[in-house]
Amino acid sequence: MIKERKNTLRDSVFESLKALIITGQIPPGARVTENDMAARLNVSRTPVREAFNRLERDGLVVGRPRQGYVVTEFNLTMFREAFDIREMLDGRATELAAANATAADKARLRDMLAECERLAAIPDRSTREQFEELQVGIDLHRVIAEIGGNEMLHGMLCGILDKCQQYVWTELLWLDEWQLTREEHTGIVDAICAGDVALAGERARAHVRGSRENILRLLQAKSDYQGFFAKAS
Amino acid sequence: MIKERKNTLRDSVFESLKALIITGQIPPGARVTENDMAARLNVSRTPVREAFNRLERDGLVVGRPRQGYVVTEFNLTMFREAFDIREMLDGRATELAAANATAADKARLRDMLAECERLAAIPDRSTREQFEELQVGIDLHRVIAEIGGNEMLHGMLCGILDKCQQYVWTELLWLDEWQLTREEHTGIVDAICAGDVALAGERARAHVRGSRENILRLLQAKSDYQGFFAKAS
DNA sequence: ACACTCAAAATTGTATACAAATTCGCATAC
DNA sequence: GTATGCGAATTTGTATACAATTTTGAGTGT
Repeated sequence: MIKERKNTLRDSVFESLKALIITGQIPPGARVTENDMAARLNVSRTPVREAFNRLERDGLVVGRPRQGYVVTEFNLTMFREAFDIREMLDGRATELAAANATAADKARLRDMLAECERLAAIPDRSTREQFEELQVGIDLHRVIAEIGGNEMLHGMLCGILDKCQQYVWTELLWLDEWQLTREEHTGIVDAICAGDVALAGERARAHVRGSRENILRLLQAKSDYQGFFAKAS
Repeated sequence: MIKERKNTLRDSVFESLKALIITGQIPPGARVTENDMAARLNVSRTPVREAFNRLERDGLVVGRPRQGYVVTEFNLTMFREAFDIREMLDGRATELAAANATAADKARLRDMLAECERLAAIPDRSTREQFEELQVGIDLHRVIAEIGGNEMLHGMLCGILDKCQQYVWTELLWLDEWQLTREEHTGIVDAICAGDVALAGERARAHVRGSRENILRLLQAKSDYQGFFAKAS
């Protein structure tokens, strides 16, 4: 049995499955069964079942009684809903961060920005390095929410960011927009470090709005939404 | 084995436990064990475990590995966090409802208001009837979010409302504020029926702010917060 | 009277056995 | 060739047995 670093197998399985889904290694629409996962992770069905329950609660998989589970597929409606909420949550979390950030917090955010810049400056970088920059960019929002101090808000935002991360890792979109994303992230962190609550919040909201429009615009470019979204059956 | 009306025992147990907790029949701080619940509901531990998992995910119970579960206790921090989020979510949901409500939706809201008025007009009403009015008043917000059409937002708001409902059912506070609550609810529904998006949203946010101040003020009236909140150990 | 030790009890974590339901494929009839 | 029906295989739902850990409490020594 796998003993990664968590206390219980349930948590290990949950984290493993979540990572597999968010990174697109198990794509949206893919069917996942308890037995397969149990065999793959070398554990019994029990912890796998409990992990599936939590994943379903987080909206990463959908399951119908006695019919198995399927990795949640993307659709336009879900994106509009998620980004509408994320604009509020991310904006508020960033306001709180601007109000509460300590010197150490600010240094941490600066470090993450520097890491993004470093990864961006690598010539002819690999896909792995591109993924790393995406990861750090999304983690930046998680850390900002953590700094904000509202744990409930932090948890909710992380749930939505999981879905966003699943999307960018699966589709690897807006490759030409990374420069803009870095600039917006820098602007948000600048406002937080300056303690400008209103500016930080508004920049965060504008950033989320921009991401939403960017994604929706790219989706529009696809001629057939159904064909684009349906990854499997 | 109990076969209420759900397909699976897990769902039945989850709903039963959730109801017991939200209505204060199992008070905050109370210890809950899998065996007790399994015996109480006449099922095995397996569906009870899965229900506990979901309850923990929803923040209604907290559990530590191999130490059992405890019904989540109230504290000031949690209230500030929850109401800060609820103000955003409820405000947005109400805006969406004002934009999307059909004639049938509006009639449904009116009916709920009328039910509140009917229950309020009963002279020397029983505790049961008071609870009913509280229930309908909180359900009003759930229905408004449902009408808004953003399912994700609806689900998130329901989670927070569960905690609010647990609180009022457990403590039965602000008995003298019910008249004000009814007036605010009426104002919100009026704005929704008029299709005034901005007004509906602002009234909803003001209503949540008022509820928060009301609760915090009552908490201040208690001399010892710790003694007030700690219901059991 | 107090502190310490150790064993027993209680409780959750995991594995496995069995039941119920759904799905899929093959055979058969038309 | 197509449709239909039935049965095997697959998959989840539930129950139970066992393992691991924590808690509890009695007993003992000082």
